[in-house]
Amino acid sequence: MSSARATSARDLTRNQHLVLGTLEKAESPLSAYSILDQLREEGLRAPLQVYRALDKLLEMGLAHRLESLNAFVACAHPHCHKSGLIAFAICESCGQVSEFSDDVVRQRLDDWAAREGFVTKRTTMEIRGACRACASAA
Amino acid sequence: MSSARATSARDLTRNQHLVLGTLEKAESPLSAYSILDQLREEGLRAPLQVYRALDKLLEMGLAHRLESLNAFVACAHPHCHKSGLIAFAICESCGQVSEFSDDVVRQRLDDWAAREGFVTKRTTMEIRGACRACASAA
DNA sequence: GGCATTATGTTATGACATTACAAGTTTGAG
DNA sequence: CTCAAACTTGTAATGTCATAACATAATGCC
Repeated sequence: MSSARATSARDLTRNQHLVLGTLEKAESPLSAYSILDQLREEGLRAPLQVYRALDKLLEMGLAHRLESLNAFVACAHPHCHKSGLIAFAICESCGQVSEFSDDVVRQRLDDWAAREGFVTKRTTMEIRGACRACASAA
Repeated sequence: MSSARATSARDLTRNQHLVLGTLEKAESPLSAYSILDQLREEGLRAPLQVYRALDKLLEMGLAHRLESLNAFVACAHPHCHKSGLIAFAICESCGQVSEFSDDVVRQRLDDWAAREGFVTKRTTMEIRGACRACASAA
């Protein structure tokens, strides 16, 4: 069932499947520990079980880490792996996260890196604020 | 000497001054705890003393937090507060951090936010990789 | 089978950050 | 001046996030 080199959602280990499922059901980012809490009845007991699953999911692009929250979300577009640069808009009021990408931004950062001789491995971009609904409610 | 409403580097409390000085002397980002360690002889004893100072320094724009490292740096351009969006390029090999800003990127993100009705409070942008020196050495 | 690789489980520990409380200092209104 | 409000500081305890180290089992390959 599960291979040693899973590369798609259909080929996940049990723990990876459980963790991804939890993220997908959630409406906001989840910390590793809250994922763990939700999976105790499934037999998970230690943080490392969650962190290991998350590592693989991040690697496969099925989940993302939000650095400014120390939390994780399922990828909103798990099918199209098009973008090497994903931006997140995080509503600090309701917790919702929007995922988007912008080729112009990516290009500008690539240009900067090229000028500086910087070899980019990974870019994180997180906008914190209030989504439309929460901003108009306030 | 220190007022209740410090707004510039010349008007810092003792702890703020010590913390900022430590960051300025450092060649790489420092965690709050390593700042604390360096300031034990100056009488600092608890993490909170450092975190409180850092909060103020961040507020004043004299220091920045690197979310992907859980660490802090002194602002490289403490004089010109021009940019509302600062990007960081972090070399994972030598630890050096370059601070830059790009008006086109800022504009694109502002446009996105305007379209979505998202009210931006704070944006973090961090590029991880290898600086020119380390990339060519590798 | 025998070996390498990968996944899993468990305990303990390390690293980062905040809560809650107590006490001293500065500021300014009256 | 004097009091009270606002702010800063110190300290201990705790909470939250993440990994190291070790043991075991499953899997793929020759």
